[in-house]
Amino acid sequence: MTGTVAAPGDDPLLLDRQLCFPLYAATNLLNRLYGPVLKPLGLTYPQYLVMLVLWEEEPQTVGSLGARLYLDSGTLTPLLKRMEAAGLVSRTRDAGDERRVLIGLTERGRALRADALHVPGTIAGGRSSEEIDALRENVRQLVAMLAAPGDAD
Amino acid sequence: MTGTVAAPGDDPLLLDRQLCFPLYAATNLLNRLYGPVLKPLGLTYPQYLVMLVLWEEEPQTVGSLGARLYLDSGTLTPLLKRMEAAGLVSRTRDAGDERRVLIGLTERGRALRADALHVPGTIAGGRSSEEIDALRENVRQLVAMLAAPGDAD
DNA sequence: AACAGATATATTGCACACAATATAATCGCT
DNA sequence: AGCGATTATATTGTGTGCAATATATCTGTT
Repeated sequence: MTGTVAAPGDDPLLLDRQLCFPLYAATNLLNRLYGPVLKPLGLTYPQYLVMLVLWEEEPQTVGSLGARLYLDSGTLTPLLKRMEAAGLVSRTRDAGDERRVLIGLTERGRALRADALHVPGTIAGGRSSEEIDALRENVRQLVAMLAAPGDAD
Repeated sequence: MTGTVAAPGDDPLLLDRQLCFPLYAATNLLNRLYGPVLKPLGLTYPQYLVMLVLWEEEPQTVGSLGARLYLDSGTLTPLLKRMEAAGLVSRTRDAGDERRVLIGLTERGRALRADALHVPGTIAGGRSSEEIDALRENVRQLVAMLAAPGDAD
């Protein structure tokens, strides 16, 4: 008497009841938003994130970049090779531990920082910083939730 | 006296100051979380989203699926062809408007719903529903922000 | 009826993202 | 010193995502 499959209020499979769909949609929109802003810099969004990490500290291993960005070598290795080909980073084996690859910035990579300074402001547009701070904090909580081990054991 | 490039409190390029990085990281973690749960069903996460939409209403055009999921034909066409090859959906030209392609469910696609009922609970694990509701609402606000036209004009 | 513009989907090319696996170097234990 | 286990990165294969473009169909106007 309530419908084909379940009472609407109880149906766990409604798109609008999913926790993760808004997250998924927001990230796709995000990429579309950053794309045109980063294109003049010759960066994609994940490449921009790598640059942010390297502008903070350099050099770093592939593994430490991955730990910071939650990415593994399967994603980072080809990405870093493209950035090396673009002349933004250097990749050299660590002489002290030949398993490691040290990622450093080239002069061009360091200089690009000045061109990137406007990016956060451009993306934020005219939004209030309180609103942005609140949203950031909430999304960060979600990251902590999803990153927690023993999630769905 | 404050650092190489900017006073830490003012630097807009610190990774931890980015609004969008937690979102990006959360979505990657999300995919890793859903992957093993959906694999027994033969679905990827975006394919699961398509199924959620079709289980609500069917058939739908490629365009209406895309409007709901914020995806375009460049993403959906190959995805739907894979789902057709897997025997989950049907793709037929709309007789009334030959530009359109109607996506419907096969019997197997309809039957899969029963196997998917446990997915939301499995993903949620033991989390409180209040916490999840709050996070969902906040992420939805962010979607609205990012989807707003004239964002960074 | 014809035609310009709009609409709906498909195709191409590029760049992620991840699971699974492979390879090479280092470490720990004896 | 030798050797199995661990660690760090690379490779392979599949599946998205998106911009740009192409193709086919439809709509409104004349």
